[in-house]
Amino acid sequence: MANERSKGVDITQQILAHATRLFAARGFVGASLRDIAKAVGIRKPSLLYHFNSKDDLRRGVLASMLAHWNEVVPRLLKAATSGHEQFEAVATETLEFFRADPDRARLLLRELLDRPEEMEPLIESHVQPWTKIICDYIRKGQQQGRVHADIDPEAYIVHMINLMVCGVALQDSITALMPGRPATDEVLPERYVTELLRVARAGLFIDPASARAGIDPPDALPSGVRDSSGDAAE
Amino acid sequence: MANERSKGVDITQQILAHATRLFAARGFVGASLRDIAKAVGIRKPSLLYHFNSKDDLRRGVLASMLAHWNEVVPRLLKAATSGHEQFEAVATETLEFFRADPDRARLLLRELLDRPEEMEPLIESHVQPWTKIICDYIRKGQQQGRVHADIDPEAYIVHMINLMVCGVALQDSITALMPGRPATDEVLPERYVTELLRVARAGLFIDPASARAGIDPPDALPSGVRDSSGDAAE
DNA sequence: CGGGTTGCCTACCGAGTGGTAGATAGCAAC
DNA sequence: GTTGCTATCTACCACTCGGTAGGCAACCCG
Repeated sequence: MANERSKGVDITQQILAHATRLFAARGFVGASLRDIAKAVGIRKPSLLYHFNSKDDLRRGVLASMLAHWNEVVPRLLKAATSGHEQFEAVATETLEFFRADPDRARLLLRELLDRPEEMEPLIESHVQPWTKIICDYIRKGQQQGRVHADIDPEAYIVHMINLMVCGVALQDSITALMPGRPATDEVLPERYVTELLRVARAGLFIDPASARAGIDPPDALPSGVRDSSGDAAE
Repeated sequence: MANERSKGVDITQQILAHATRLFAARGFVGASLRDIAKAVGIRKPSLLYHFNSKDDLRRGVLASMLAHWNEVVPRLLKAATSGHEQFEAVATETLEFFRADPDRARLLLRELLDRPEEMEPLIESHVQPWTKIICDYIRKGQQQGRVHADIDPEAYIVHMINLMVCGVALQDSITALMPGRPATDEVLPERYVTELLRVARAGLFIDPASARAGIDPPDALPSGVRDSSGDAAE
Protein backbone atom coordinates (compact mmCIF):
# COMPACT_ATOMS: atom_id res chain seq x y z
CA MET A 1 0.00 0.00 0.00
CA ALA A 2 0.96 3.58 -0.41
CA ASN A 3 3.50 2.66 -3.01
CA GLU A 4 2.53 5.71 -4.93
CA ARG A 5 3.15 8.20 -2.25
CA SER A 6 3.88 10.90 -4.75
CA LYS A 7 0.74 10.41 -6.76
CA GLY A 8 0.19 12.80 -9.56
CA VAL A 9 -2.52 14.63 -7.66
CA ASP A 10 -2.18 15.99 -4.17
CA ILE A 11 -4.32 14.04 -1.76
CA THR A 12 -5.67 17.28 -0.35
CA GLN A 13 -6.96 18.20 -3.77
CA GLN A 14 -8.61 14.81 -4.10
CA ILE A 15 -10.33 15.31 -0.76
CA LEU A 16 -11.52 18.75 -1.82
CA ALA A 17 -12.83 17.39 -5.10
CA HIS A 18 -14.82 14.58 -3.57
CA ALA A 19 -16.02 16.76 -0.70
CA THR A 20 -17.24 19.34 -3.19
CA ARG A 21 -19.13 16.69 -5.10
CA LEU A 22 -20.74 15.13 -2.03
CA PHE A 23 -21.53 18.41 -0.29
CA ALA A 24 -23.16 19.61 -3.49
CA ALA A 25 -25.16 16.41 -3.88
CA ARG A 26 -26.25 15.74 -0.28
CA GLY A 27 -25.57 18.95 1.59
CA PHE A 28 -23.11 19.59 4.39
CA VAL A 29 -24.89 17.60 7.10
CA GLY A 30 -25.99 14.94 4.65
CA ALA A 31 -22.48 14.07 3.51
CA SER A 32 -20.52 12.30 6.25
CA LEU A 33 -16.78 12.35 6.65
CA ARG A 34 -16.77 8.57 6.28
CA ASP A 35 -18.42 8.79 2.88
CA ILE A 36 -16.01 11.45 1.71
CA ALA A 37 -13.02 9.48 2.96
CA LYS A 38 -14.32 6.33 1.31
CA ALA A 39 -14.72 8.20 -1.99
CA VAL A 40 -11.11 9.33 -1.77
CA GLY A 41 -9.94 5.86 -0.80
CA ILE A 42 -8.71 6.58 2.74
CA ARG A 43 -10.09 6.29 6.27
CA LYS A 44 -11.80 9.02 8.16
CA PRO A 45 -8.93 9.83 10.59
CA SER A 46 -6.63 10.24 7.60
CA LEU A 47 -9.02 12.80 6.21
CA LEU A 48 -9.04 14.60 9.54
CA TYR A 49 -5.27 14.70 9.38
CA HIS A 50 -5.50 16.99 6.34
CA PHE A 51 -8.47 18.99 7.59
CA ASN A 52 -8.77 19.55 11.32
CA SER A 53 -12.55 19.33 11.37
CA LYS A 54 -15.55 18.91 9.12
CA ASP A 55 -16.14 22.63 9.26
CA ASP A 56 -12.54 23.18 8.27
CA LEU A 57 -13.16 20.98 5.23
CA ARG A 58 -16.25 22.99 4.37
CA ARG A 59 -14.28 26.22 4.44
CA GLY A 60 -11.60 24.57 2.32
CA VAL A 61 -14.16 23.54 -0.26
CA LEU A 62 -15.54 27.06 -0.33
CA ALA A 63 -12.07 28.56 -0.63
CA SER A 64 -11.27 26.17 -3.45
CA MET A 65 -14.32 27.30 -5.38
CA LEU A 66 -13.51 30.95 -4.83
CA ALA A 67 -9.96 30.28 -6.02
CA HIS A 68 -11.34 28.90 -9.26
CA TRP A 69 -13.57 31.94 -9.53
CA ASN A 70 -10.59 34.21 -9.12
CA GLU A 71 -9.02 32.43 -12.08
CA VAL A 72 -11.74 33.59 -14.43
CA VAL A 73 -11.83 37.11 -13.03
CA PRO A 74 -9.06 38.43 -15.31
CA ARG A 75 -10.91 37.22 -18.39
CA LEU A 76 -14.06 38.72 -16.98
CA LEU A 77 -12.35 42.04 -16.40
CA LYS A 78 -10.95 42.03 -19.88
CA ALA A 79 -14.34 41.20 -21.34
CA ALA A 80 -16.07 43.90 -19.31
CA THR A 81 -13.72 46.60 -20.52
CA SER A 82 -13.26 45.51 -24.11
CA GLY A 83 -14.89 47.52 -26.81
CA HIS A 84 -17.36 45.06 -28.21
CA GLU A 85 -19.74 42.37 -27.06
CA GLN A 86 -19.20 43.29 -23.45
CA PHE A 87 -22.53 41.95 -22.36
CA GLU A 88 -22.25 38.71 -24.26
CA ALA A 89 -18.75 38.09 -22.97
CA VAL A 90 -19.45 38.78 -19.32
CA ALA A 91 -22.70 36.85 -19.29
CA THR A 92 -21.36 33.77 -21.04
CA GLU A 93 -18.12 33.81 -19.06
CA THR A 94 -20.02 33.84 -15.80
CA LEU A 95 -22.47 31.23 -16.96
CA GLU A 96 -19.72 28.94 -18.22
CA PHE A 97 -17.97 29.11 -14.86
CA PHE A 98 -20.90 27.31 -13.32
CA ARG A 99 -21.68 25.17 -16.35
CA ALA A 100 -18.11 23.85 -16.29
CA ASP A 101 -18.90 22.28 -12.93
CA PRO A 102 -22.54 22.43 -11.84
CA ASP A 103 -21.46 21.36 -8.36
CA ARG A 104 -20.22 24.91 -7.91
CA ALA A 105 -23.73 26.23 -8.40
CA ARG A 106 -25.30 23.59 -6.17
CA LEU A 107 -22.73 24.16 -3.44
CA LEU A 108 -23.18 27.91 -3.57
CA LEU A 109 -26.93 27.53 -3.48
CA ARG A 110 -26.83 25.20 -0.48
CA GLU A 111 -24.50 27.48 1.44
CA LEU A 112 -26.75 30.44 0.73
CA LEU A 113 -29.64 28.46 2.16
CA ASP A 114 -27.77 27.02 5.14
CA ARG A 115 -25.53 29.88 6.21
CA PRO A 116 -26.68 33.14 4.63
CA GLU A 117 -25.00 35.28 7.26
CA GLU A 118 -21.69 33.57 6.59
CA MET A 119 -21.99 33.88 2.82
CA GLU A 120 -22.88 37.54 2.88
CA PRO A 121 -19.34 38.87 3.37
CA LEU A 122 -18.00 36.43 0.78
CA ILE A 123 -20.54 37.65 -1.72
CA GLU A 124 -19.83 41.25 -0.96
CA SER A 125 -16.09 40.86 -1.38
CA HIS A 126 -16.15 38.67 -4.48
CA VAL A 127 -19.05 39.86 -6.58
CA GLN A 128 -20.15 43.19 -5.10
CA PRO A 129 -17.38 45.03 -7.03
CA TRP A 130 -18.64 43.48 -10.23
CA THR A 131 -22.14 44.72 -9.74
CA LYS A 132 -20.82 48.27 -9.59
CA ILE A 133 -18.97 47.91 -12.89
CA ILE A 134 -21.97 46.39 -14.62
CA CYS A 135 -24.27 48.99 -13.10
CA ASP A 136 -22.15 51.71 -14.69
CA TYR A 137 -22.35 49.81 -17.96
CA ILE A 138 -26.12 49.66 -17.71
CA ARG A 139 -26.53 53.32 -16.77
CA LYS A 140 -24.31 54.33 -19.64
CA GLY A 141 -26.44 52.23 -21.94
CA GLN A 142 -29.51 53.98 -20.58
CA GLN A 143 -27.98 57.36 -21.40
CA GLN A 144 -27.28 56.12 -24.91
CA GLY A 145 -30.86 54.95 -25.23
CA ARG A 146 -29.93 51.36 -25.99
CA VAL A 147 -30.99 49.98 -22.64
CA HIS A 148 -34.45 50.05 -21.12
CA ALA A 149 -34.84 53.23 -19.10
CA ASP A 150 -36.91 51.59 -16.37
CA ILE A 151 -34.29 49.05 -15.33
CA ASP A 152 -33.29 48.89 -11.70
CA PRO A 153 -29.63 48.01 -12.39
CA GLU A 154 -28.72 46.48 -9.05
CA ALA A 155 -31.87 44.39 -8.93
CA TYR A 156 -31.46 43.35 -12.56
CA ILE A 157 -27.97 42.03 -11.90
CA VAL A 158 -29.10 40.13 -8.83
CA HIS A 159 -31.82 38.47 -10.87
CA MET A 160 -29.42 37.52 -13.63
CA ILE A 161 -26.98 35.98 -11.17
CA ASN A 162 -29.88 34.18 -9.57
CA LEU A 163 -30.94 32.90 -12.97
CA MET A 164 -27.49 31.58 -13.82
CA VAL A 165 -26.62 30.01 -10.49
CA CYS A 166 -29.97 28.41 -9.79
CA GLY A 167 -30.52 27.60 -13.44
CA VAL A 168 -27.36 25.52 -13.54
CA ALA A 169 -27.88 24.06 -10.07
CA LEU A 170 -31.37 22.84 -10.89
CA GLN A 171 -30.85 22.18 -14.56
CA ASP A 172 -31.35 18.43 -14.33
CA SER A 173 -34.42 18.53 -12.14
CA ILE A 174 -36.18 21.63 -13.39
CA THR A 175 -36.05 20.76 -17.06
CA ALA A 176 -38.62 18.12 -16.16
CA LEU A 177 -41.02 20.94 -16.90
CA MET A 178 -39.97 20.97 -20.50
CA PRO A 179 -41.56 18.33 -22.69
CA GLY A 180 -39.67 16.30 -25.23
CA ARG A 181 -37.06 15.07 -22.82
CA PRO A 182 -36.55 11.63 -24.32
CA ALA A 183 -34.09 11.45 -27.18
CA THR A 184 -33.30 15.14 -26.91
CA ASP A 185 -31.09 14.97 -23.85
CA GLU A 186 -28.30 16.52 -25.84
CA VAL A 187 -29.99 19.56 -27.26
CA LEU A 188 -32.21 20.44 -24.30
CA PRO A 189 -29.47 22.06 -22.20
CA GLU A 190 -28.55 24.16 -25.23
CA ARG A 191 -32.13 25.34 -25.64
CA TYR A 192 -32.09 26.10 -21.93
CA VAL A 193 -28.99 28.29 -21.88
CA THR A 194 -29.83 29.92 -25.19
CA GLU A 195 -33.15 31.06 -23.78
CA LEU A 196 -31.46 32.17 -20.56
CA LEU A 197 -29.15 34.49 -22.46
CA ARG A 198 -32.03 35.69 -24.60
CA VAL A 199 -34.01 36.63 -21.48
CA ALA A 200 -30.99 38.46 -20.14
CA ARG A 201 -30.57 40.38 -23.40
CA ALA A 202 -34.25 41.16 -23.76
CA GLY A 203 -34.38 42.36 -20.17
CA LEU A 204 -31.55 44.75 -20.87
CA PHE A 205 -31.55 46.02 -24.43
CA ILE A 206 -34.34 47.82 -26.18
CA ASP A 207 -33.10 46.31 -29.41
CA PRO A 208 -31.67 42.89 -28.58
CA ALA A 209 -29.31 43.14 -31.54
CA SER A 210 -27.44 45.75 -29.52
CA ALA A 211 -26.16 42.98 -27.31
CA ARG A 212 -23.67 41.98 -29.94
CA ALA A 213 -22.73 45.51 -30.87
CA GLY A 214 -22.16 46.43 -27.26
CA ILE A 215 -22.27 49.80 -25.63
CA ASP A 216 -19.68 52.36 -26.49
CA PRO A 217 -17.11 52.15 -23.74
CA PRO A 218 -15.68 55.66 -24.26
CA ASP A 219 -17.47 58.39 -22.43
CA ALA A 220 -18.64 59.99 -25.62
CA LEU A 221 -22.23 59.57 -26.59
CA PRO A 222 -22.33 60.27 -30.30
CA SER A 223 -24.82 57.53 -31.04
CA GLY A 224 -28.18 59.13 -31.24
CA VAL A 225 -31.11 57.98 -29.25
CA ARG A 226 -32.53 55.32 -31.42
CA ASP A 227 -36.05 54.06 -31.49
CA SER A 228 -37.41 55.40 -28.27
CA SER A 229 -40.95 55.25 -29.53
CA GLY A 230 -42.93 53.71 -26.71
CA ASP A 231 -41.17 54.38 -23.48
CA ALA A 232 -43.65 53.01 -20.99
CA ALA A 233 -41.85 53.49 -17.76
CA GLU A 234 -43.84 53.43 -14.59
CA MET B 1 -61.77 17.02 11.23
CA ALA B 2 -62.28 20.27 13.09
CA ASN B 3 -63.51 18.26 15.98
CA GLU B 4 -61.70 20.63 18.28
CA ARG B 5 -62.17 18.43 21.25
CA SER B 6 -58.54 18.38 22.30
CA LYS B 7 -57.09 21.77 21.43
CA GLY B 8 -58.07 24.88 19.62
CA VAL B 9 -55.81 24.05 16.70
CA ASP B 10 -55.24 20.60 15.34
CA ILE B 11 -51.93 19.35 16.65
CA THR B 12 -51.14 17.77 13.31
CA GLN B 13 -51.33 21.17 11.66
CA GLN B 14 -49.03 22.63 14.29
CA ILE B 15 -46.51 19.87 13.64
CA LEU B 16 -46.71 20.49 9.90
CA ALA B 17 -46.23 24.22 10.37
CA HIS B 18 -43.16 23.91 12.56
CA ALA B 19 -41.71 21.09 10.45
CA THR B 20 -42.12 23.22 7.35
CA ARG B 21 -40.32 26.09 9.00
CA LEU B 22 -37.45 23.99 10.32
CA PHE B 23 -37.04 21.88 7.18
CA ALA B 24 -36.91 25.08 5.15
CA ALA B 25 -34.37 26.67 7.47
CA ARG B 26 -32.05 23.72 8.18
CA GLY B 27 -32.90 21.12 5.60
CA PHE B 28 -34.39 17.69 6.10
CA VAL B 29 -31.38 16.04 7.71
CA GLY B 30 -30.47 19.21 9.59
CA ALA B 31 -33.78 19.46 11.42
CA SER B 32 -34.19 16.74 14.03
CA LEU B 33 -37.47 15.31 15.23
CA ARG B 34 -36.60 16.45 18.76
CA ASP B 35 -36.27 20.05 17.62
CA ILE B 36 -39.55 19.93 15.74
CA ALA B 37 -41.32 18.33 18.69
CA LYS B 38 -39.85 20.90 21.05
CA ALA B 39 -41.06 23.71 18.80
CA VAL B 40 -44.56 22.27 18.91
CA GLY B 41 -44.36 21.74 22.66
CA ILE B 42 -44.55 17.95 22.77
CA ARG B 43 -42.08 15.05 23.03
CA LYS B 44 -40.62 13.20 20.11
CA PRO B 45 -42.68 9.96 20.54
CA SER B 46 -45.84 12.05 20.53
CA LEU B 47 -44.79 13.49 17.21
CA LEU B 48 -44.14 9.99 15.88
CA TYR B 49 -47.64 9.07 16.95
CA HIS B 50 -49.03 11.51 14.38
CA PHE B 51 -46.45 10.76 11.70
CA ASN B 52 -45.11 7.23 11.52
CA SER B 53 -41.61 8.27 10.53
CA LYS B 54 -39.51 11.29 9.71
CA ASP B 55 -39.93 10.56 6.03
CA ASP B 56 -43.67 10.37 6.57
CA LEU B 57 -43.51 13.84 8.09
CA ARG B 58 -41.53 15.09 5.11
CA ARG B 59 -44.16 13.81 2.71
CA GLY B 60 -46.83 15.41 4.88
CA VAL B 61 -45.07 18.76 4.72
CA LEU B 62 -44.80 18.46 0.96
CA ALA B 63 -48.44 17.46 0.63
CA SER B 64 -49.44 20.40 2.81
CA MET B 65 -47.61 22.81 0.54
CA LEU B 66 -49.15 21.30 -2.57
CA ALA B 67 -52.57 21.57 -0.93
CA HIS B 68 -52.00 25.29 -0.45
CA TRP B 69 -50.90 25.52 -4.05
CA ASN B 70 -54.08 23.83 -5.17
CA GLU B 71 -55.99 26.55 -3.35
CA VAL B 72 -54.61 29.27 -5.60
CA VAL B 73 -55.04 27.23 -8.77
CA PRO B 74 -58.64 28.33 -9.36
CA ARG B 75 -57.62 31.98 -9.19
CA LEU B 76 -54.70 31.19 -11.47
CA LEU B 77 -56.97 29.49 -13.96
CA LYS B 78 -59.38 32.39 -13.89
CA ALA B 79 -56.55 34.84 -14.40
CA ALA B 80 -55.07 32.85 -17.25
CA THR B 81 -58.34 32.76 -19.16
CA SER B 82 -59.60 36.24 -18.41
CA GLY B 83 -59.55 38.79 -21.15
CA HIS B 84 -57.08 41.30 -19.81
CA GLU B 85 -53.82 41.43 -17.92
CA GLN B 86 -53.40 37.70 -18.17
CA PHE B 87 -49.67 37.87 -17.90
CA GLU B 88 -49.66 40.26 -14.97
CA ALA B 89 -52.23 38.25 -13.11
CA VAL B 90 -50.63 34.85 -13.56
CA ALA B 91 -47.15 36.11 -12.78
CA THR B 92 -48.07 38.05 -9.67
CA GLU B 93 -50.38 35.32 -8.43
CA THR B 94 -47.61 32.76 -8.68
CA LEU B 95 -45.06 35.06 -7.16
CA GLU B 96 -47.33 35.99 -4.28
CA PHE B 97 -47.88 32.34 -3.46
CA PHE B 98 -44.23 32.06 -2.54
CA ARG B 99 -43.94 35.57 -1.14
CA ALA B 100 -46.80 34.84 1.24
CA ASP B 101 -44.56 32.22 2.88
CA PRO B 102 -40.94 32.15 1.69
CA ASP B 103 -40.52 28.82 3.46
CA ARG B 104 -42.44 27.31 0.58
CA ALA B 105 -39.79 28.46 -1.85
CA ARG B 106 -36.93 27.35 0.39
CA LEU B 107 -38.53 23.97 1.01
CA LEU B 108 -39.17 23.42 -2.68
CA LEU B 109 -35.63 24.43 -3.53
CA ARG B 110 -34.12 22.09 -0.95
CA GLU B 111 -36.23 19.18 -2.11
CA LEU B 112 -35.23 19.83 -5.71
CA LEU B 113 -31.59 19.69 -4.63
CA ASP B 114 -31.94 16.70 -2.31
CA ARG B 115 -34.40 14.48 -4.14
CA PRO B 116 -34.75 15.57 -7.77
CA GLU B 117 -35.99 12.19 -8.92
CA GLU B 118 -38.75 12.27 -6.32
CA MET B 119 -39.79 15.83 -7.15
CA GLU B 120 -39.95 15.23 -10.87
CA PRO B 121 -43.36 13.52 -10.91
CA LEU B 122 -44.75 16.10 -8.49
CA ILE B 123 -43.61 18.89 -10.76
CA GLU B 124 -44.97 17.19 -13.82
CA SER B 125 -48.39 16.66 -12.28
CA HIS B 126 -48.75 20.06 -10.61
CA VAL B 127 -47.13 22.58 -12.93
CA GLN B 128 -46.56 20.77 -16.22
CA PRO B 129 -50.20 21.42 -17.28
CA TRP B 130 -49.68 25.10 -16.62
CA THR B 131 -46.69 25.34 -18.88
CA LYS B 132 -48.81 24.05 -21.74
CA ILE B 133 -51.43 26.73 -21.20
CA ILE B 134 -48.88 29.48 -20.98
CA CYS B 135 -47.01 28.13 -23.97
CA ASP B 136 -50.16 28.46 -26.01
CA TYR B 137 -50.54 31.99 -24.68
CA ILE B 138 -46.99 32.81 -25.74
CA ARG B 139 -47.31 31.25 -29.19
CA LYS B 140 -50.55 33.12 -29.75
CA GLY B 141 -48.80 36.31 -28.78
CA GLN B 142 -46.06 35.50 -31.25
CA GLN B 143 -48.61 35.14 -34.01
CA GLN B 144 -50.06 38.51 -33.06
CA GLY B 145 -46.60 40.03 -33.17
CA ARG B 146 -46.72 41.24 -29.59
CA VAL B 147 -44.28 38.69 -28.24
CA HIS B 148 -40.68 38.19 -29.24
CA ALA B 149 -40.52 35.69 -32.09
CA ASP B 150 -37.32 34.05 -30.91
CA ILE B 151 -38.66 32.93 -27.53
CA ASP B 152 -38.36 29.28 -26.62
CA PRO B 153 -41.65 29.16 -24.71
CA GLU B 154 -40.98 26.08 -22.57
CA ALA B 155 -37.52 27.28 -21.61
CA TYR B 156 -38.80 30.80 -20.94
CA ILE B 157 -41.37 29.51 -18.49
CA VAL B 158 -38.84 27.35 -16.71
CA HIS B 159 -36.58 30.36 -16.27
CA MET B 160 -39.39 32.51 -14.93
CA ILE B 161 -40.39 29.86 -12.40
CA ASN B 162 -36.75 29.54 -11.46
CA LEU B 163 -36.55 33.27 -11.01
CA MET B 164 -39.58 33.43 -8.77
CA VAL B 165 -38.87 30.40 -6.60
CA CYS B 166 -35.16 31.00 -6.10
CA GLY B 167 -35.65 34.74 -5.95
CA VAL B 168 -37.97 34.42 -2.98
CA ALA B 169 -35.98 31.61 -1.36
CA LEU B 170 -32.76 33.60 -1.47
CA GLN B 171 -34.24 37.05 -1.09
CA ASP B 172 -32.68 37.77 2.27
CA SER B 173 -29.21 36.52 1.43
CA ILE B 174 -28.89 37.51 -2.19
CA THR B 175 -29.96 41.10 -1.77
CA ALA B 176 -26.62 41.52 -0.02
CA LEU B 177 -25.46 42.27 -3.55
CA MET B 178 -27.60 45.36 -3.67
CA PRO B 179 -26.15 48.40 -1.97
CA GLY B 180 -28.14 50.73 0.20
CA ARG B 181 -29.39 48.05 2.52
CA PRO B 182 -29.37 50.09 5.72
CA ALA B 183 -32.48 52.16 6.33
CA THR B 184 -34.10 50.86 3.15
CA ASP B 185 -35.04 47.41 4.39
CA GLU B 186 -38.64 48.19 3.62
CA VAL B 187 -38.41 49.32 0.04
CA LEU B 188 -35.69 46.93 -1.12
CA PRO B 189 -37.93 43.88 -1.50
CA GLU B 190 -40.32 46.02 -3.50
CA ARG B 191 -37.53 47.12 -5.84
CA TYR B 192 -36.57 43.47 -6.08
CA VAL B 193 -39.96 42.10 -7.12
CA THR B 194 -40.73 45.07 -9.33
CA GLU B 195 -37.57 44.41 -11.31
CA LEU B 196 -38.35 40.70 -11.41
CA LEU B 197 -41.69 41.35 -13.06
CA ARG B 198 -40.10 43.89 -15.39
CA VAL B 199 -37.55 41.30 -16.55
CA ALA B 200 -40.36 38.81 -17.10
CA ARG B 201 -42.30 41.36 -19.17
CA ALA B 202 -39.31 42.53 -21.15
CA GLY B 203 -38.34 38.94 -21.90
CA LEU B 204 -41.78 38.30 -23.28
CA PHE B 205 -43.29 41.36 -24.90
CA ILE B 206 -41.82 43.38 -27.70
CA ASP B 207 -43.59 46.40 -26.29
CA PRO B 208 -43.71 45.98 -22.50
CA ALA B 209 -46.89 48.02 -22.39
CA SER B 210 -48.59 45.03 -23.94
CA ALA B 211 -48.29 43.22 -20.66
CA ARG B 212 -51.14 45.20 -19.24
CA ALA B 213 -53.24 45.05 -22.35
CA GLY B 214 -52.81 41.32 -22.61
CA ILE B 215 -53.11 39.07 -25.59
CA ASP B 216 -56.45 38.53 -27.20
CA PRO B 217 -57.77 35.37 -25.59
CA PRO B 218 -60.28 34.42 -28.31
CA ASP B 219 -58.67 32.07 -30.76
CA ALA B 220 -58.48 34.39 -33.68
CA LEU B 221 -56.13 32.04 -35.47
CA PRO B 222 -55.89 28.29 -35.52
CA SER B 223 -53.49 27.40 -32.78
CA GLY B 224 -51.84 24.66 -34.81
CA VAL B 225 -50.03 27.12 -37.03
CA ARG B 226 -46.44 27.65 -36.09
CA ASP B 227 -44.58 30.83 -36.68
CA SER B 228 -42.60 31.31 -39.85
CA SER B 229 -39.10 32.02 -38.64
CA GLY B 230 -39.19 31.11 -35.02
CA ASP B 231 -35.83 29.45 -34.74
CA ALA B 232 -33.90 30.78 -31.84
CA ALA B 233 -30.86 32.82 -32.57
CA GLU B 234 -27.50 31.43 -31.63
C1' DC C 1 23.05 4.87 11.64
C1' DG C 2 19.12 7.35 14.53
C1' DG C 3 15.70 10.91 15.42
C1' DG C 4 11.95 13.56 13.40
C1' DT C 5 8.36 14.20 10.42
C1' DT C 6 4.70 12.78 7.46
C1' DG C 7 0.75 10.17 6.38
C1' DC C 8 -2.23 6.62 7.29
C1' DC C 9 -4.17 3.19 10.15
C1' DT C 10 -7.25 0.52 14.03
C1' DA C 11 -9.82 1.20 17.99
C1' DC C 12 -12.42 3.89 20.64
C1' DC C 13 -15.35 7.80 22.69
C1' DG C 14 -19.45 10.76 23.85
C1' DA C 15 -23.18 12.86 21.75
C1' DG C 16 -27.09 12.85 19.00
C1' DT C 17 -30.09 10.41 15.71
C1' DG C 18 -34.65 7.99 14.31
C1' DG C 19 -37.50 4.77 16.25
C1' DT C 20 -39.81 1.39 19.84
C1' DA C 21 -41.95 -0.50 24.23
C1' DG C 22 -44.88 0.12 27.47
C1' DA C 23 -47.20 2.75 31.06
C1' DT C 24 -50.58 6.44 32.04
C1' DA C 25 -54.40 9.57 31.88
C1' DG C 26 -58.72 11.38 29.80
C1' DC C 27 -62.85 10.37 27.63
C1' DA C 28 -66.96 8.10 25.43
C1' DA C 29 -70.16 4.26 25.06
C1' DC C 30 -72.20 0.29 27.03
C1' DG D 1 -67.72 -0.10 36.63
C1' DT D 2 -65.75 -1.82 32.58
C1' DT D 3 -63.99 -1.65 28.20
C1' DG D 4 -61.74 0.53 24.51
C1' DC D 5 -59.71 4.33 22.09
C1' DT D 6 -56.79 8.45 21.79
C1' DA D 7 -52.92 11.01 22.86
C1' DT D 8 -49.20 11.71 25.48
C1' DC D 9 -45.38 10.47 28.38
C1' DT D 10 -40.62 8.17 30.26
C1' DA D 11 -37.14 5.05 29.30
C1' DC D 12 -34.63 2.74 26.25
C1' DC D 13 -32.60 0.77 21.84
C1' DA D 14 -29.19 0.33 17.91
C1' DC D 15 -26.87 3.12 15.03
C1' DT D 16 -24.24 6.89 13.02
C1' DC D 17 -21.99 11.05 13.71
C1' DG D 18 -17.56 14.01 14.28
C1' DG D 19 -13.48 13.66 16.66
C1' DT D 20 -9.38 11.58 19.49
C1' DA D 21 -5.52 8.39 21.06
C1' DG D 22 -1.97 6.01 19.88
C1' DG D 23 0.61 2.84 16.97
C1' DC D 24 3.13 1.90 12.58
C1' DA D 25 5.64 2.23 8.31
C1' DA D 26 8.07 5.14 5.15
C1' DC D 27 10.66 8.86 4.17
C1' DC D 28 14.24 12.97 4.96
C1' DC D 29 18.20 14.79 6.96
C1' DG D 30 22.07 15.02 10.26
